[in-house]
Amino acid sequence: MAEPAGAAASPDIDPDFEPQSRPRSCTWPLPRPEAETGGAGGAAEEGAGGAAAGPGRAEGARAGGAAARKGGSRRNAWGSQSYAELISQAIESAPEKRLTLAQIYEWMVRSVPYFKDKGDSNSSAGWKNSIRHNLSLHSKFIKVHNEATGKSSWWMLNPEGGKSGKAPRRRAASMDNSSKLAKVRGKASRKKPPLQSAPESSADSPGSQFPKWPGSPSSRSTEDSDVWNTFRARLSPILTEQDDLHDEELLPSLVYSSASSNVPPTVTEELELIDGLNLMSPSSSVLSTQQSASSGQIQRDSSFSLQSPNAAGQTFGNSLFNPVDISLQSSVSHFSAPQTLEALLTPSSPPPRDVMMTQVDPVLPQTGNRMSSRTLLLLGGQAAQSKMSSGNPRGKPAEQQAEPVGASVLPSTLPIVTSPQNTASITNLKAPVSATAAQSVQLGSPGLLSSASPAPLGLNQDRLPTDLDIDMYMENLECDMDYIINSELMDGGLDFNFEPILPTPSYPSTSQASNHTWVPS
DNA sequence: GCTGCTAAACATA
DNA sequence: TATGTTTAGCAGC
Repeated sequence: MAEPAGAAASPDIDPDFEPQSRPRSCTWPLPRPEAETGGAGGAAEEGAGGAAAGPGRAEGARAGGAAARKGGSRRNAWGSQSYAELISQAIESAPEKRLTLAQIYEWMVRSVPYFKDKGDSNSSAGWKNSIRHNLSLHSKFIKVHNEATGKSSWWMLNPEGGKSGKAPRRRAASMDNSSKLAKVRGKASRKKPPLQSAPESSADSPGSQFPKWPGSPSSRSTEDSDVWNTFRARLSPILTEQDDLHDEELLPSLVYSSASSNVPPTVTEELELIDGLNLMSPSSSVLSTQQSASSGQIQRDSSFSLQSPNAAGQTFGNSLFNPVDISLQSSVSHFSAPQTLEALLTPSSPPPRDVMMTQVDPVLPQTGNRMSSRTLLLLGGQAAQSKMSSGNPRGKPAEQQAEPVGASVLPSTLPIVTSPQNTASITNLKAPVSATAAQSVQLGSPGLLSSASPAPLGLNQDRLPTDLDIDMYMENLECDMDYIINSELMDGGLDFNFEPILPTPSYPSTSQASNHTWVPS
């Protein structure tokens, strides 16, 4: 299971450790059981006697662990470290500070004498279960989608340290409130009610439509709606406050998720729209860059793969906006490509939100970790669309949903594009917009841009210098924003008719609008 | 009561 | 089957 990637990591773990020659202190910076050094090497033996999947149950393990502990500071058969600590060490020992579950297993077997002879399937069930349990339980561990192997996720240490590294969510009793946020980090409960036939989930049928993101609307069960509401309630008005997203592991989790290209387009789209971190929809980019709206073929924007989990993991804060920058790239291409208008007119083409996103995005690199009120405004609209998206009859295949989303979310905006004068209007908008967007790309993440597929950028790249003056860029931005708002809204061009959700059309001028749109379906 | 370990049920790919 | 998540019971502190 340890694919190449895994193998890559292991060498680093392995070389350092020599179970035989190095009883137990091995490489890890453990608070080693100095007390009972004697037990050090003996951990294996005595451990073998009792713990883990040992005699029966916890009692057995207890017995083993307790017995071991009596010798000194050892709490477990393998030493004084908890599973969580061992896992942490395993991860830290990896060159990239991340390991797959299998690699963690491997590390345990290699590095912890006690587990050395417990690698086989029979005797490993118990402790492996505990490993998994701990990984899921502790917020100090974050799961990063592993697109490289396409299988097991990477497990990393929470850059925020998982705080004290203590378990954030405890038993059911303490799960009520405190765990809600913890759940939000992407581990929202997926548990189904015992006999819930889940009509919704059947409607959801492809219910697994958003399998990778437990917190996604479609994946949450009704009983999670409160959590979800809370989440959304927080996000909607707080989209501008990235800081808030930092609590728990929400941020890194989302970042990782965004960075993942394995997430189905619609998932990514919804996820990113919701979390407000990445306003870009891969599907949109696909359509725009490849002009394959009809084919529906999903071609991952190559730029997405640029943000490896690792990269993201090392720049949690800043990389947050990389996806946005990347998305801009697509948006830019969307506008710069001659045929893109055609794409816009195509029912299956990405909704005009790209326009908005393009307007929004440039702010991001400029504002650093904070979005302007304008961004908020636009995000509100974005959120609305997101909501609409999630409000669509679930259970529709992603391919299908992607299309209606665009068509139904902003039913009145598309016509704008189609009408001659509005087309002209849009056309007028396109130039500055694409320029600013492109600039933002440049400003936001030149590295990404340069390494991203240049093809889609084509026109803009030819037109734009590689490094633009930020002031100029901002001026354009301000100008465009006003222009857009004034011209489009004042002459009634934009009719944000959120009919499906909002009985009364409302202009998404503030977070209020976005709040409305977060109404759970 | 908190923490940690273990087992197990359940879900998903 | 592997991976993840969650719940529950138990024991030590």
